Amino acid sequence: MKDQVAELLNQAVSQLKSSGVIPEQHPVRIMVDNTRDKSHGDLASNIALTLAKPCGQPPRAMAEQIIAALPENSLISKVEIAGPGFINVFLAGASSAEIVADILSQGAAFGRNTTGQGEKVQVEFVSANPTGPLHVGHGRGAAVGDSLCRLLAANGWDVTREFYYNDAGAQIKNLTLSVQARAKGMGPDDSGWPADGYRGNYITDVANSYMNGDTIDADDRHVTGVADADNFDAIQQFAVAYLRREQDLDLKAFGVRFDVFFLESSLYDDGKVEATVQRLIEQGFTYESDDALWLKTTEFGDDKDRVMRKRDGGYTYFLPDVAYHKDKFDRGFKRVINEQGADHHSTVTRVRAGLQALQLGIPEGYPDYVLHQMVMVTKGGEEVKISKRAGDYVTLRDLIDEVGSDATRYFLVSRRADSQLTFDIDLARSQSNDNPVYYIQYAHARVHALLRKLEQEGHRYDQQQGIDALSKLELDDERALMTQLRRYPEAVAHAGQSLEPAGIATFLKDLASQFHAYYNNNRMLVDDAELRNGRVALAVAVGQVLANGLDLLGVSAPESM
RNA sequence: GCGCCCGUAGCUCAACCGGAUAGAGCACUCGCCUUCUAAGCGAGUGGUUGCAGGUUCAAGUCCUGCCGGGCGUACCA
Repeated sequence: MKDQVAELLNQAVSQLKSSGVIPEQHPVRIMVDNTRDKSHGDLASNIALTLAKPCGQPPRAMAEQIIAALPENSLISKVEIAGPGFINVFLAGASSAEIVADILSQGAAFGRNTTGQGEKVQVEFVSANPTGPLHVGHGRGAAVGDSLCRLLAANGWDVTREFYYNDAGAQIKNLTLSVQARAKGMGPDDSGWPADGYRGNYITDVANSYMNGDTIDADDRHVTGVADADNFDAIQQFAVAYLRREQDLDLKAFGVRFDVFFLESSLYDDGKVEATVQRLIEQGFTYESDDALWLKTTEFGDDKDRVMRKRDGGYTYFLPDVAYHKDKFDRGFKRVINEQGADHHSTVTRVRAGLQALQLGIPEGYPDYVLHQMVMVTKGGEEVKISKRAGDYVTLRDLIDEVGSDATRYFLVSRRADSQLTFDIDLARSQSNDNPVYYIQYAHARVHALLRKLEQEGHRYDQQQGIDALSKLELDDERALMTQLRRYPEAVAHAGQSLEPAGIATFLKDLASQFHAYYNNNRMLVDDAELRNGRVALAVAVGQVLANGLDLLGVSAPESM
């Protein structure tokens, strides 16, 4: 709709160019916005304001000429000049109602677009190391990352979901030592306990399972415990598999899946880490100092150079990170988005600098990042501490068990990633209209309740008659709903482009709110069959859009509650 | 100290990448209510968009400097 109006304006501008009102060479960017105030019509353009100066005319005079040059079109019922020179467009009732027919015919496909043109994009998210259960921060990463994937797919991208983890580094060694200590019956306070060992109770569970000879089936590995407390390698294999399986179960409970699990260790096994070091040395961006090998990241915007190879000969984490992202590029991903906690934001400059130093033609801004800020959890008005110390550790599983997957998802994704988030457990649990998840799901369920009620009352829903009657729906509530429905594809496009799934949550809350208001103020199941079918058709369209939007958030759309 | 993110109603958040009189929900105040499933519905009060400058027809939005909060600032990831 916006595009069509923009095209009409474009034609008017062309005509004014050929008649000399607008300088032929002047570049014109047509912008059509939704209006905030309905007295300003449905759509508005600032075109006259931007053209006033280059054309040497007052904005309102400019607007008059544009309107005069505007081709006739049945979409539009009225055009006005307002304020300093805005051109306000009022859509004809019929064209506004058209959206409902579109929704009903397109169903689940409504709102999707082909912007991505089927190009590959890889989204890396969660990427938790298998050293413990997923916590709320990972949950935010999972909710945002998964929704991002759904959103990109809805915008026509071919999405690959990837989970990267380290199964062999210093932290894994630490994990293995901790499990081994537990397997030998030690506790964190015993003298033989490893220096920075993991103290959580879950370590004991891992050790017991290992000593029981359990078989572990994680998504990407399968291991049986050999029950030998002295076999370090076996314990490591088992512990990693055990914790990976726990994470898989958490992610399944959350409805999040991955296409690829990528091991940091594979980068060493395949020689990719070594090849990356060699390449960096060859390109002349390294130097030795203090028995370590440094990369001149300062040449690419970092505020200090970084160590790649430590004095002890091992590599710092960021080198495999560079090798990993080179590998992504080599796999054909021209676009890569990393969803991570903001506590890792210092890696952004480093990884990008390393990729530039390779001099392989990888674009400067590669990869993209979506960084989410910290999550604070509250219950009973009090902050629940997220600490790794055993006892008061808020795991993702705890949250899902307590408030359900839908509410957890919604709350974690409904705020922009770059602002801090307060997760109110009491609110997420509550089954009232204060709870936005409940409120939106209930709007969807209400549509289906309506259809059931309709049958109970002995009516039959005649969709075609409903569609034909749509132009007769002229109540303010009805027009407002149609306007909101028309904006859904824009919301999908905008959220996809800005990588902000939170926009969908906001949209849905507004739509649900308008639908509830409409439902409360007006009777749907009236005797007049034409009007009844028209209203039900509108309601069904609302239900469809609610379902489509909820799906983008990974939240279910129940038909009854 | 330096870098990144954030600062909008008492609270939780919007505001379609520069547009018109900054919008919702909760809370508060006042009405209505026994209704297709919901103790619900409607209306109202509430703002110098952290502060100070700048850019322009137009700034919550862009630039500069402060103030406040968060996260980083490892030869940890």
